[in-house]
Amino acid sequence: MYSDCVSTPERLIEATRELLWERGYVGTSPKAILQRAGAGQGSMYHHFTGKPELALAAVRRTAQEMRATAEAVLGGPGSPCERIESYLRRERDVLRGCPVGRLTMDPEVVASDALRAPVDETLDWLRERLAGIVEEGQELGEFGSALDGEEIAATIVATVQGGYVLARASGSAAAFDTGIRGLLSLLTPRAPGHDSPTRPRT
Amino acid sequence: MYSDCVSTPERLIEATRELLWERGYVGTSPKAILQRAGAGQGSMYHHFTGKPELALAAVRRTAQEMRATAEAVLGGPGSPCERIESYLRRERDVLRGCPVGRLTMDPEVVASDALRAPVDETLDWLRERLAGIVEEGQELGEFGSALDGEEIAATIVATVQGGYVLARASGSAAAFDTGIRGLLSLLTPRAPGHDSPTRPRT
DNA sequence: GTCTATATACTGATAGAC
DNA sequence: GTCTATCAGTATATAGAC
Repeated sequence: MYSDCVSTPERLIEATRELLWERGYVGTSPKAILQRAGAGQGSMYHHFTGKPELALAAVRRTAQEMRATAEAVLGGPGSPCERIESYLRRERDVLRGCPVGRLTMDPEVVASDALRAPVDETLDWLRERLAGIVEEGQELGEFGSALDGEEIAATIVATVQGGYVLARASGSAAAFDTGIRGLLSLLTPRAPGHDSPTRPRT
Repeated sequence: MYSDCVSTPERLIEATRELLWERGYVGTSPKAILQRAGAGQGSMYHHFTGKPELALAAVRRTAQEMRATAEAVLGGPGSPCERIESYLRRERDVLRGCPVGRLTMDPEVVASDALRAPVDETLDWLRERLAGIVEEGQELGEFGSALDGEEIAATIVATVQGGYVLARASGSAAAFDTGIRGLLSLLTPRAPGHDSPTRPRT
């Protein structure tokens, strides 16, 4: 818990962030939040108008955090290709899923423009950031010039998000890693033994 | 609803399938199921021991249906590459998400071996099926021999599953299609203008 | 087989004491 | 600011009439 670390609103937001990650919006009750935060009903309804507002604060912070984590790698040193590989290989709590992406499977989040907005904006930002890096890499000859930056960026983000699904289904992080290795093998074909087809399929 | 089509157990299962797809397990109450099925409490608890058993019947059927739908394309006519492309481009209710994959974000499903099993088995079957087709395509020279069938299969399934996430986040099916196009461009590089790098990155 | 009652616990929130 | 009390409604069943 956070019972003796920070202010009550802060503890409420952190407890909500954890529960939204573990159980989603529909699966998270105010009672569970209060217990985890070590607060009473009165505190929560004093600082927030209710569950929706508290969840919004939590989602915004989680989205911001994910963005910062990604930027730390994507804006770091290395060639475009290396930065994308670092992003894909970065350490993740795979079996917990993506705290932002998982919200898209929650009916109440998707139904609320306010709650969905931070999710949408974060994934959109990530795609654009990756698209720019792919295009940068194309100018350096790291990626085929026939590729479309935005498409590849969407594929990268989708593979990561779907990797969480495979991992959670199987109960093992291995499936996530397998999907990522496959994507990397497509993005960075190995030379000199590489023999990708030079003609379209028959 | 199904009030006058089939047997009561059947209506209960179909109503549960819809609700699990829309709202997940934690977001689906027996009351909602009964209303959608047009049945009373007594009927449900006469035919099923409770929500978990009913959900299990629903999940099993949904998993089986997804498998049959995939097999219809993957076992159909065409070259390996064409069949994979058909699978990726097949019509989908993108904004509704994947009725099987979305269950992996549900804490109660993941916590229950019985409920998770059909999900795991279906996604696992799909990966193995795709891996075999990729390897078949490699023998025909459609895919680079340096690729790993299981890895590419995991990437394909992950991209589809993650595509749903992107689509639901943005509220538009376009993001799904963009990710799929990116994957296809990586899987089937265009000739003769294809100029993927012949050496690893610097 | 299906229905209506009944039961216990939880959900999400409000009221008012301290 | 935080607490406890209270509340109408829901979640997930069980009991027993028909």
